[in-house]
Amino acid sequence: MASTIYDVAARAGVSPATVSRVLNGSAVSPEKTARVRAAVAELDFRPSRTARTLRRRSSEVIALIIPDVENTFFTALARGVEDRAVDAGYSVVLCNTDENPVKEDRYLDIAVAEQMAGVVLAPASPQPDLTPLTSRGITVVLVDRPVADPVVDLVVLDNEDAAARATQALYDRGYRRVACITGDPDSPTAPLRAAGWRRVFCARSPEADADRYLRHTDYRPGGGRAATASLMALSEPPDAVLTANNLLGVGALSYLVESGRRPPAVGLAALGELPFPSWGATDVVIEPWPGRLLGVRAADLLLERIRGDASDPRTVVLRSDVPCPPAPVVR
Amino acid sequence: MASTIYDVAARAGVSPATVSRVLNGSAVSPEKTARVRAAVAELDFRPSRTARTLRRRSSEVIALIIPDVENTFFTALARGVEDRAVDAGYSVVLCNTDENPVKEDRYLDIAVAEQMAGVVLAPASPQPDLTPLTSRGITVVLVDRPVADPVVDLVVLDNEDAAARATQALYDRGYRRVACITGDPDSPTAPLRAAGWRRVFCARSPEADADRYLRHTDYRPGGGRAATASLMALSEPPDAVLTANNLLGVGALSYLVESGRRPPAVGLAALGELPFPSWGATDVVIEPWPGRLLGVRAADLLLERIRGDASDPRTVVLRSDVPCPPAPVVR
DNA sequence: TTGTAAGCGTTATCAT
DNA sequence: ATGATAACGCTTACAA
Repeated sequence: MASTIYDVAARAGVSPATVSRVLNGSAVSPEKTARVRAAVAELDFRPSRTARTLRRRSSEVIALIIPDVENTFFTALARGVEDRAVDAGYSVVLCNTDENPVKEDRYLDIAVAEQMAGVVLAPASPQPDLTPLTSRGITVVLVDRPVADPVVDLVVLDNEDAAARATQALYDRGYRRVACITGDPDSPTAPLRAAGWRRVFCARSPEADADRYLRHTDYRPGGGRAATASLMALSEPPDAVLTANNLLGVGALSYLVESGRRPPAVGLAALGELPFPSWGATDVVIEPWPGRLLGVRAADLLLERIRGDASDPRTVVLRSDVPCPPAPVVR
Repeated sequence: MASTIYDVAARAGVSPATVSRVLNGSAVSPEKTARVRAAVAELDFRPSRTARTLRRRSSEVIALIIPDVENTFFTALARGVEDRAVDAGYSVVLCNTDENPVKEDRYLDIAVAEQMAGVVLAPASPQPDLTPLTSRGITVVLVDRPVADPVVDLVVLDNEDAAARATQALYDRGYRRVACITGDPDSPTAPLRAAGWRRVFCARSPEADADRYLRHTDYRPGGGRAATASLMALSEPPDAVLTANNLLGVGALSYLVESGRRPPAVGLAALGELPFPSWGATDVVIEPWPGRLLGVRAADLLLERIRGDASDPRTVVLRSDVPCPPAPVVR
């Protein structure tokens, strides 16, 4: 059933090379082109990408490896990558590591074994080993999470700036003391977000001790809830809270609502959209956290590299408030 | 940099065939096996899956094509498929169609071109054309959405039964008139769910006209909200509502809460977990909607077929209340 | 412009 | 148990 370019060639009365040329857009006479196309249609011929990959030593597939498919930030990122990659003729496969470095390694191995053209990696590991990929010519771009000494391109949001702006927004609404709940100190982003908050806090609440108004916890609702409770139990509690990601915001909101301090009674700002529905929250300051933008930029960078750009590794820091190119319409 | 089995063979002082045998677990003498393994390690050799796929005419990759990566039901399904497939030595790539038949077709094409071992498809199209796959020996299993005349295996949940049970649960809690909000009539599942509801409604509220208490809308929160409002505006409004999926439940809940009829004042049941957090809802009857189970069963079926089972296509209808095998621990 | 033929890196057949 | 060798289906020099 499965036909090859030899079958097509025979049917069209040309050589296999000519069939290949038609398929790949090289110069072939109109009449032979037509004969080949007809034969392709009659046989319902689909070229084997496997053979092409073997011969070309690189496939047209890009792996996007993310830690959590259920997080809307990463699915938005996936959309961004996919839109750009598909436009450029690549397909994207999505791999979910579940924040597990073992699974991450497995997917990196697969990328090598399948000779993929490139990998966009939102690392679960603090220092992923990329040499098996780079030494084999597989382009890698890191996204979302800064790593210490990236040997490849890196695209991140400006964590510090975003946190500072969200904090500022709360002060601008008239709150006097804005606390901060951020991620674990060993997470790559938590200290950056805390630093942005601290800068504004020290300027606007110079009388207070910043460390008393800062909490570290895991980036999940439970942590946000507990940290909010602990902040509200202070002798001089804050009158507003910045949560350094969306899930922390959910936890903080749940505590505030249940303890009768629903915003704006106590101010709340979050980095990233809260999952729908969040107790019908309207008075929460949302700092956009544009996953799609990140994906688009990462894909663009990856494609440039694949096309041969060999300049030094770049680190791109995106501000979270710039607009993102729209999604293309499919066909 | 990239080495081949010839390099390994030379280094180990054996033939390429022997290297291949070691890699694939055929019988090779212990000493040669050791030499080959050593050479593999020294060269950091990774066999080319591309070449293997070309030679074997089938890869070890399974495509999972779903309409919405942002829906937790489908991500749960993905987990189920992945767990089983990875156990069996396959990798899974996730493809998101966005409910768009054009994108669906594109991914089906890719599955052919990459000679994938199999496809698990949750169809966006009412009648996906599978012949390009089946005619080339690519196994396909459909999941979640029944299609009219499946020529391949199909795994679905028992929509009617689940709706009936959830409705029953509301009556058992003492409600007297349970309305139903389901999906668009042309969706493959909405009429089934409505039928389950109707069976119980007619038995328990024989005095009422079922059609007055049934609403069709799209499976999204906005639709659920509007439909709930319309039901509550009836001269004899229902005292409870069954929503035929989780997002309709969110919409219904938002309307009830805001109009001061938060459950249990008005009863509410939903098929599937409500997205977290849903206004701290506790008094909502949740009928489980086990995506992971569906994925596990679909993958098992697919793997059986790939291993050569050629019996007639089967349709498996799963009850939504049976337990699901647990997720494996990674390594 | 077109055809011939040599790979790409495996696996599998057939000897030995 | 091991080795030589012919595919697998395509791309691409190189020739014509």
